[in-house]
Amino acid sequence: MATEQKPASPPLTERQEARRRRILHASAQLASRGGFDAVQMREVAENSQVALGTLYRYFPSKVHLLVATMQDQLQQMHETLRKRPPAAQAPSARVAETLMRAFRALQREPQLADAMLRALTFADRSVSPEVDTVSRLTTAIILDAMRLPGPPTAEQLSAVRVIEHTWHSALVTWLSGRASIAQVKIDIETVCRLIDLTASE
Amino acid sequence: MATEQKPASPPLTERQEARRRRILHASAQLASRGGFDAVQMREVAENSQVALGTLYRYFPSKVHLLVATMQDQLQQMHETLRKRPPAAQAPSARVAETLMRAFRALQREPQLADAMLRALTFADRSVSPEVDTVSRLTTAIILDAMRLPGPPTAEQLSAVRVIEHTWHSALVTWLSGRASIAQVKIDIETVCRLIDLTASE
DNA sequence: AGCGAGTCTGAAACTTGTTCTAGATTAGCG
DNA sequence: CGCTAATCTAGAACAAGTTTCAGACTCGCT
Repeated sequence: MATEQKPASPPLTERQEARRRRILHASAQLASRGGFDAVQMREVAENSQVALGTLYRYFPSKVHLLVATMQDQLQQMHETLRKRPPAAQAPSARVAETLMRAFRALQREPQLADAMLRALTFADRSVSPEVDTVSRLTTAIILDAMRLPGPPTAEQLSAVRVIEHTWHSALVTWLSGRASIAQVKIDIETVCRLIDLTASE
Repeated sequence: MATEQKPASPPLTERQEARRRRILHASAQLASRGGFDAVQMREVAENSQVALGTLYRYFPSKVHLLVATMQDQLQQMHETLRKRPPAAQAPSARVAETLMRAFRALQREPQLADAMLRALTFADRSVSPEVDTVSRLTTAIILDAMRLPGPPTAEQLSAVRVIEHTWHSALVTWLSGRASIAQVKIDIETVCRLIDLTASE
């Protein structure tokens, strides 16, 4: 299995790659300040020194842009986790530890988290491929944390799916102020018990 | 415990109550047709024979309106379920049956479901009270399905929270075309196993 | 160096959510 | 009934996402 790669339609030139980075950087920066609403397309264009039309050529909508931003952040998180993998004994505990670590990272940039997650859950069918990429990245992170000896069973994949659902939804309730940090922790720990369930059967 | 009731700030006159109903009806109707995007505030106002400013007096934003629409629909679902409660033996199976029944109802109006769920997950802090009401309604429906002998334990409440997370998120992935109906069914059944876990400990 | 296709820019226009305003209407009350 | 405050209406105005367009620029190629 090769390292994850996009279809990579036409390979971008260097300047294009640079533009893309500037855009993503500006997006993340504005998001960090004021969350979803603060990421205004005109301002992203200005801050990344790109015309509005160009911005839209690179990212066909605000949601596309923010989902791409999330991909970026997740990728980094994945790297970080690879370097310092979770230490707990049980697979379920390792997954919980991993997610709590990610959660703590998000707490440091709650506005950025807001922007990315709102975009992710608001995305419609036109963003499905990109959202799917985020989903696959998340799955990869969780499976890494489980450190299975072999390929995951169907049951384990189901458990992972449910964990992802809970993860996303719990974050949303936290971001909208309807759940405390402690509550999210409990939810994560609760859902991770599903993993133990699949191990024993 | 009395039947659920809002703070009911100033009691509405009859005509005001009628206006509110017309608005909610127009909202649901437009949503059924074209989903979230088709619910346009100007059109809702027109179809419910109310000025735009009045619409905004009743519902301070599009998201408020759609979340209120969801409250309405959930209320009805709750009634329906009361009349024909789930028949399965195990509590977890009853919950799964209930959610699958609700899911089938949503499948009949996928566009309406889209509008309501997108609004629900997109809602920011200003809509928290209303979203919370939806959450409490959902919790009530699930607890009803469990038919516990006494009040739920903390553990059981956690399981219910996780079920709700999964329920919402699974619906979102279905609506955005990233998961099949069968997949949602599996996810629901998977997460419902958490209930069995809390029963035995 | 010069050409053609594709890309980028700057600016205006369009759409839809939201706010504002001035004037009618209505509800509740003496 | 007649008054007053609150509510409602019609419509303009504003904000931000998205689209469009004419002209300038860049890239890959010969």
